[in-house]
Amino acid sequence: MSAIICSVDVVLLTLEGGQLQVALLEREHEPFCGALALPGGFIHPDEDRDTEGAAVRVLRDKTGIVSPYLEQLGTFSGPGRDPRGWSLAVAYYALVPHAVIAASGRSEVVLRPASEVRGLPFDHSEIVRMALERVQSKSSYSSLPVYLCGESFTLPELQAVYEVVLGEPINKVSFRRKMEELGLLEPIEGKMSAGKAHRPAQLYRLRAKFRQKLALTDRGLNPG
Amino acid sequence: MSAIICSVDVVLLTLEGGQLQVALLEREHEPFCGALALPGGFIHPDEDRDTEGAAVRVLRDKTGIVSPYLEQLGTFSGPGRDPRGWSLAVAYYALVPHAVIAASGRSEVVLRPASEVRGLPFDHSEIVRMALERVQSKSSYSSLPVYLCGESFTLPELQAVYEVVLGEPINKVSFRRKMEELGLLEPIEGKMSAGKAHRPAQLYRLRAKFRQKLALTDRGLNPG
DNA sequence: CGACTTAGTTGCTAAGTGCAACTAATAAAA
DNA sequence: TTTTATTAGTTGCACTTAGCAACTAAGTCG
Repeated sequence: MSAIICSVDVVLLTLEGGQLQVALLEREHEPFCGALALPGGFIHPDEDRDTEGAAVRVLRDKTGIVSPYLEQLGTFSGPGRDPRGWSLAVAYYALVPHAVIAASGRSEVVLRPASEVRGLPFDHSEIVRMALERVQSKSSYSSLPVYLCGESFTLPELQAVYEVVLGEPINKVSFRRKMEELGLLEPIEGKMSAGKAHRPAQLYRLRAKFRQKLALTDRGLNPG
Repeated sequence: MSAIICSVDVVLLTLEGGQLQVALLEREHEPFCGALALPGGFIHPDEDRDTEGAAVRVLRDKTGIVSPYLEQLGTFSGPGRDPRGWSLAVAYYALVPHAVIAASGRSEVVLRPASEVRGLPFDHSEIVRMALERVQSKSSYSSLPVYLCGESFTLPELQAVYEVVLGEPINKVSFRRKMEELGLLEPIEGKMSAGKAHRPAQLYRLRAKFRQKLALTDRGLNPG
């Protein structure tokens, strides 16, 4: 019985240029040296408390980012996905505001429109596709897209984020009602102003109890 | 870097005695020899096309059952869950009618109320808990519970299954409306009669296009 | 100061969900 | 044979929720 190659891969998503983008890195080793791929790496049993720990470590080491939202996507396996042999990769996905990636100062990180990536090594293209599907699906009934915004944001901004993720326009009052009843947001006293030539909007932030918390379960942040 | 122990575990659920039951087996080897645990086993890279293939094999070999519904639940890992060392288990869950288990003829298979299992070896108790959560969550917007029924069933029977899984009563007309609009079921010409002292109910079955098919994706069987 | 633009609210309409009361069909009891 | 009990299935109505359009509010710019 030959050994199984165990690794983790992370689909780091962000919003830029009006679309969801996935963070890719040029591979520094064989196989597929030089190709763009998801940040990933072997599990280190000596170091990692579990696969999520491995994902956190890999993401931090390769991109300098610690994402407040990180959730297991699924496990991909088989003899064909890695030329080195039968392999198993536990995939995670993370959502961060674009500013976090910019602030990481890692110029190696390359962003590509997530819905258009093709031809990635291993089965990374499929992993990205599945992450997109998951994000879209969860966004339709949860507050997931909040993690794509920064610390504070206005409701119209947040609505625009939802519309990009879901790929369809949302009714303004329905959106406000839904956000109201979910009760995840709290208004901040300051207002939006910065150079906009019109009425400023109320700033909101995620309530403390929902902030800074890794997704502990599948349904982590979905109240109700 | 020590090797990682890679295995699969299957949460096989069925309905009996008015509640969801999980299939357990007495372990034949150390660790935890003699204890009741989920059917599970090592991944065989020579034999398995992927972890799902491993789960199908393990379930077939240990219980004699091939479940039409089998979906990946998640991956559990860490240094502490198996006394032999850092381990990783890809968990799957399956739903079958009770008759399938009875017909398998494997008397080793023990059923226990799924919501009450405690103290299983490894982290199997948590895996069961998570499977229950997933089944409950998916049942609220999909046709999952159909797999707990046999080939054919009446709507009142199916409704009772939903009520057990969801743990709450469902309005009769709402349920019928929902089933209607999902369009997964087709009526069979025969009727329910067998000894019941009242009006017989229409028999239904899952439409051919939804039958006999493994869950290929996370959203496998959820139209809409 | 008035035009323009975006934020946020109000009121109506349409659609969906749940309840209760009805009819339908069968077997057992009278 | 008629009545009764019991469950299957339908119909109509009330209530709740989602979406649309038109309104008011608050800022900048010319």
